[in-house]
Amino acid sequence: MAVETNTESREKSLNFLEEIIEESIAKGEKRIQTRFPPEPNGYLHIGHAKSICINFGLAKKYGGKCNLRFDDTNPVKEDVEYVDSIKRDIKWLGFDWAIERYASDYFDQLYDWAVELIKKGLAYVDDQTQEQIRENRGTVSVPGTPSPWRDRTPEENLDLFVRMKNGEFPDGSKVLRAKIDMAHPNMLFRDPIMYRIIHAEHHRTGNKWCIYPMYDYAHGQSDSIEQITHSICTLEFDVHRPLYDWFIQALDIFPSHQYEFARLNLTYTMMSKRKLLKLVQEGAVMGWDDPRMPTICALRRKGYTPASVRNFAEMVGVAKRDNVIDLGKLEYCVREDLNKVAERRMAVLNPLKVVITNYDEGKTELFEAVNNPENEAAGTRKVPFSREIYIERDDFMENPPKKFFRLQPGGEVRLRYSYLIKCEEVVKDAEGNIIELRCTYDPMSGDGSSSDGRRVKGVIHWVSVKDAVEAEVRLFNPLFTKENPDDVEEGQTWEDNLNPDSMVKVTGYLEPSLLEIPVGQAVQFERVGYFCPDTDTTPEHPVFNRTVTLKDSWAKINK
RNA sequence: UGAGCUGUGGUGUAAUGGUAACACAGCAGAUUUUGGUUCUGUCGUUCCAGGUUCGAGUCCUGGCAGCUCAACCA
Repeated sequence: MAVETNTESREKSLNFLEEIIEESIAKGEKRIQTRFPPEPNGYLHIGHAKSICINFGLAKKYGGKCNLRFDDTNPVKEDVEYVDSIKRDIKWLGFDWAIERYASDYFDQLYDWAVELIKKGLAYVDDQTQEQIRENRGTVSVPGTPSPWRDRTPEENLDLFVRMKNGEFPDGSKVLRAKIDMAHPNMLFRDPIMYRIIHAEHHRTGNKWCIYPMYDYAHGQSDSIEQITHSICTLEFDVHRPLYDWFIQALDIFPSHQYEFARLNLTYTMMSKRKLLKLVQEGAVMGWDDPRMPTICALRRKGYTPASVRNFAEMVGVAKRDNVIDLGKLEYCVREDLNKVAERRMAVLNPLKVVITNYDEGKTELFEAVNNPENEAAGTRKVPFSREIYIERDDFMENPPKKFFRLQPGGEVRLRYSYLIKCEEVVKDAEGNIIELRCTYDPMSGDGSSSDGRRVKGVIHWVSVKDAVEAEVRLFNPLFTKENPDDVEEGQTWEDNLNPDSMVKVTGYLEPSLLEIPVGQAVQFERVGYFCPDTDTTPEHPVFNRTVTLKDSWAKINK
């Protein structure tokens, strides 16, 4: 008799975008085409990483393609600095685009289409001031009032629009508007602006144009030109979708369709480009790639791996509900990856000197240490041991609480990869501060055993004083003190929630082999956390960043 | 309060009319030369009120709550 088993792996459930794509494939769609459309006006952050993973991931999963398109319709905000960084970040994440395009590549086509809409009587040139346009738009509960210029003839509109393009009018004096419905319940339909006059140099088209299309007039058509089948964006654009469809229908061009998902939010940080830019400009951080920033380049500099970020994007899922992801989940993802791939080293960040009184002065031994217990292929290395070593101050307590396994007066611990030592004497300065420990070692214990078979619970890391390499170590903490940085008291701003201890610099004493680690590659400082050499590092002045701490269940018990 | 979107543990995401599941976090324990890793156990949830149905997180009706939209930003 056949016994039904549940062991076969259950098919992973689809997210709503995958369902939409599978439905369209079922209806006969032969080709899946997505696109990632950043505006080059800032650096990409972890929220963009989610979008990148979705757009490129969906294309890959369904055998389609994903374009990279820069939404560069506003020359005063955009710069090549940003396009370069965006391309670098996407590649670092492990994705490659089918083709690279710019909305500005389509300026001619967009202009021709605008002329077409004018001729159809669907667009007009408005001479109202910005203030008048705003006032006449009405509000969510009050209909707008039509512009006095709304009924110009197509001939007159065409003449004016051509002259706008030719630079006859100053910035702000005229706009081209779609003629839809000034009383429409969707505010976006109250004669949306298609073109505005901006006499500014564009990073790609130079001074060819002085009129630039608005997002709503450019985005859908750009998708259409590239024959995007699934135009995926974040939720706040959902009210734009009817307008997106309106232009495509009015122009009778390839019908791309827009779908929206909820953007990513993370506790203790923020994704607002405007606010991040402010932090950079005001020097609150070292730059866009300051490891405290939520940007992709910052995560890279901090020691995050592309796989960990991709896995994070996968783990948070895709849906339409507003969400705030616990920062701990991102940290879980790096730890999970780094645990497998990062080599282990020893480093002491808050040193306490230990003199091993029964060990020969001037003698050095090399102990073999495993590079990565999770990966035997990573091999081993030699770590120098001598009479004077540094241990972590936290690994000694004169009056320890219960369950403290580390060093204490008269107590014994294992030095990782090395001997058992016993604390014989605590040396203090005039103020009573502990400045040194005097210990003895068990000469029979170097191979992991002990002279009489006794077992010792505590294992601590250490570094030989005379062999230690000094380095600046930067300990990063959340950028903000509140889960939601925008949660402010009366009279305060989000900047008052900046964490004054978001970066703590200390001097670390490192095992010498740490000097060989390349910039950006994370290693585990055993029992402490994951760290990588910073871009500021030099042979004379090594600098390490803390990527993330190790989980620390003792810290919890001890609290 | 006009329109649109969304409501499932502490946080995310599933369940597509049929036992509310998975991950993170938390708690307890086992293993461990990292108080790491790994393993085991455990906690706890369908916004509310009606209705349809043998059966509702899912369908219907009505509420309530949150978010988005009134830039010549994207």
